[in-house]
Amino acid sequence: MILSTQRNQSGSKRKENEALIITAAEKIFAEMGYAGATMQQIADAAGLPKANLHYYFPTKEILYRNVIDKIFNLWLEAADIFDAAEGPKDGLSSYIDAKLESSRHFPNGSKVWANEVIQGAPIIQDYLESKLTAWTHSKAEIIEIWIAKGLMDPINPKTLLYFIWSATQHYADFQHQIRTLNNNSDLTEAQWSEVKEDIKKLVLKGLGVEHVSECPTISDE
Amino acid sequence: MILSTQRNQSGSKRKENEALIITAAEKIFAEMGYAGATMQQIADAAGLPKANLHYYFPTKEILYRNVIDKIFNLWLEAADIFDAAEGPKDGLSSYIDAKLESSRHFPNGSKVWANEVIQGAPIIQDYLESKLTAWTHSKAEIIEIWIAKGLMDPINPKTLLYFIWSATQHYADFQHQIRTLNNNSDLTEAQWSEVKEDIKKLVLKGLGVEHVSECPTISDE
DNA sequence: AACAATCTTGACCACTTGGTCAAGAAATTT
DNA sequence: AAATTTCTTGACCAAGTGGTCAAGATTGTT
Repeated sequence: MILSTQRNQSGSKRKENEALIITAAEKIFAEMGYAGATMQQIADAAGLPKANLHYYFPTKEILYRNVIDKIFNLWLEAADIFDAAEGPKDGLSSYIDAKLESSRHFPNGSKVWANEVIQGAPIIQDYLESKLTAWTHSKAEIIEIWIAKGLMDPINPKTLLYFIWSATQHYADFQHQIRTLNNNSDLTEAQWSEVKEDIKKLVLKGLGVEHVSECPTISDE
Repeated sequence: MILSTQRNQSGSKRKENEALIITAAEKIFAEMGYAGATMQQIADAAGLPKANLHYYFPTKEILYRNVIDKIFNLWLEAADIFDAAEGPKDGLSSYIDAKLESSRHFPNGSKVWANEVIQGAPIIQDYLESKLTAWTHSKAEIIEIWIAKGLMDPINPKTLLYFIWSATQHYADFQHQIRTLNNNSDLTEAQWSEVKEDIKKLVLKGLGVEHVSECPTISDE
């Protein structure tokens, strides 16, 4: 009792409500886009009066940037797997798994991001130019090394990254279309497993990673 | 002179202006989303006063549906290649080429579609349920046949279609992100070629279509 | 208990938006 | 050339938007 009260002092209620609002905002922004979303809708989704939102987040844009911030950090985390991996088979598999899980369980973040980028990233351009660029280069280097070691076929690393991003994020961003083409039902557990396997199989085999045949390691390049 | 005047009689001016407006609208809807786009912006892009837009398209939603209509018909056309193909190697290659060309030269349509689907297709749900469903099933059948004939590895046909859609449309929808990650430059002719080759190679090899030699060619790029 | 800081909220406002309208300009038809 | 249809456009409006504000409620501190 006392402890929880203690803990509630200065800042705790703020964080609680901020998290509540951000979650609500993420959903509404995903469904309506930035311009289409209204502060009133977000307030309703959060169960708070609109004026209260403006107490915690002075403007719509500031709220939006907070949503993006959360999303982007999750994106970055999903890729730690990548660095820890020994080789492409391990690394790409895990990364595809992680991204698909994220698309399945947290599609809203991906949708907000997609909406924003499609519209030319008017608000998050700085993210693209700083964090995302750095992130991409670091992953590209890893892929280059794998290629150089002959662990996979040569391919432009960025093309490969885009390939994985698009294939996995598609299941979040186009969730509605996929659902419609699946007799208006969400994918079942079994279907998700099948998708995961199919995509991994296709990518790995496509990159010559499954040391299927006998091909000697090509160490050059 | 006379001929052109003659030709301009009844209906021609209407079609001219409708096309002009639709093109402008496609661009603005792609950049701003449905809610974010204003009739005034579209009017400016078309070089017409706003009231004139409402003369040809009574409401914003009707204009939007006309834009979608145009986009969707292009989508359908791109897939005729598919039906004419003899096998997966030919069919998938051509389809990937066509989709990438479309992403390169007409990204706006893809963006409008993506924006709409991400937001749950509030306006074009009927398209998804009728035309797109039928289209998808017919293509899936073709793929099933190819698999049954042993021309390619087994895979869920829809998963493959989503795969191709996502990989190719990504270059339209995420054009801005790709540009940013490419030193703020659009992809060059050479880069586009590389992307095309990489994607086709990955997909075909991933599906076991290229009965390649047994070792990936080292010399090509 | 008194005080201070934080939080809550209905009412309000300036501004933008989709859409209307009526008066007139062009173009077609008779 | 008169009549009729089609097109053009500035001015306007009702509705909805992000954001403000001041009065009060709650909570924490001395």
